[in-house]
Amino acid sequence: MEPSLYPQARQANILVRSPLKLNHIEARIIALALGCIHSKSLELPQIRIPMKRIIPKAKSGPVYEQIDAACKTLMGKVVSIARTSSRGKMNIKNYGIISFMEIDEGTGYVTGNFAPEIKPFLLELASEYTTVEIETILTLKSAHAHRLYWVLTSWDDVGSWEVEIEKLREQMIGTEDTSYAIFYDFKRYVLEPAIKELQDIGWMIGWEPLKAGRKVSRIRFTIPRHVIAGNGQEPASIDITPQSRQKQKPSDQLPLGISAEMPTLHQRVIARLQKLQVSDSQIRTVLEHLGDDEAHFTKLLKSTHQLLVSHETKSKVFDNIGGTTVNHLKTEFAGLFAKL
DNA sequence: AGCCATGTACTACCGGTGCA
DNA sequence: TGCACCGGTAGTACATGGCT
Repeated sequence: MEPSLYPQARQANILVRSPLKLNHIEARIIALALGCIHSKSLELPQIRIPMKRIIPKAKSGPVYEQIDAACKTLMGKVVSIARTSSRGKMNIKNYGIISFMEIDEGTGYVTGNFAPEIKPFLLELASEYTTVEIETILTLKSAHAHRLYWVLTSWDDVGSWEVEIEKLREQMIGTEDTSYAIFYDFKRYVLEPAIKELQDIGWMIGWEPLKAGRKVSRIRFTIPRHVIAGNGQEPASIDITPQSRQKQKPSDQLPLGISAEMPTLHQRVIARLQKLQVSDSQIRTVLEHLGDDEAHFTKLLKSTHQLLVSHETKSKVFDNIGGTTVNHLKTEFAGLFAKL
């Protein structure tokens, strides 16, 4: 059977929070590889990723060589997971992530296997795990933003996170890398650009430096909760799949076809409208009107972004945010005026 | 098509300044 | 005095365009 790419990727929090340095391409490969795993799967599946999903726009550069180099590096990547026993003794286990990778320029696919030892951190995750939307993470342009996205998502159920500078630096750029030893450089070249990227996609992360004397020793993040549709958490799932997709086989995760970015965009639109307190019947009407037009989904997400930010940060008080949203949609999508 | 020169963007570091 | 902050700069990678 043809392996699928699912819209969400999961891994255990302990793995997410382990120090790991990845470049941008490696981070994309890992996210897409995790997307090959179904949430209910009992065995690690084969990794099978279209090369065009790793580097979507064929730049003039050598795509094949870039992916090849990233695959080779990934096979050598080790995550160190440190645990302290009840007797206070430290135990460090080093795990490889990927055991095999193959790039076939003919089929245009990268295939491979996860290292078997990593299985407990990727499968049968009952608790203490992090789920991200692959489409969202693939929009991030820098490797630092990828890492921060994973790490902060692992804390978003708590709402805030305080971390020592050195620990954060290790989580974002690894333990062996000695660069960005100066806090201000770490801040201006790593932290601030990464946070800005997350804010640009609508996740309004806040952060403040905490000083010990004059030195910034820790950082406190305030982390608005993600809404990931279909993972059993809010928002409640409602069946408002456009008719053209209703024949799709139901499952916990909708398989993402190679070209099918729609299900996730579709889910994001539902989540967005639910956040803005639009009623289910109105959401159905909107979705029926939008049909399968990806440009319309994107337009809706972009045009309601500021509304959501104002609402969530309470920078503007809305008597009826749902009504405001509906009125906004009527002006953005002329055809909705008579329907809503 | 392949090579080369040039421009641009990014990374990483250094040294000076001002503040507590 | 030690720190954050800031501007400058060297090194590197990549993109672009002209030439053969």
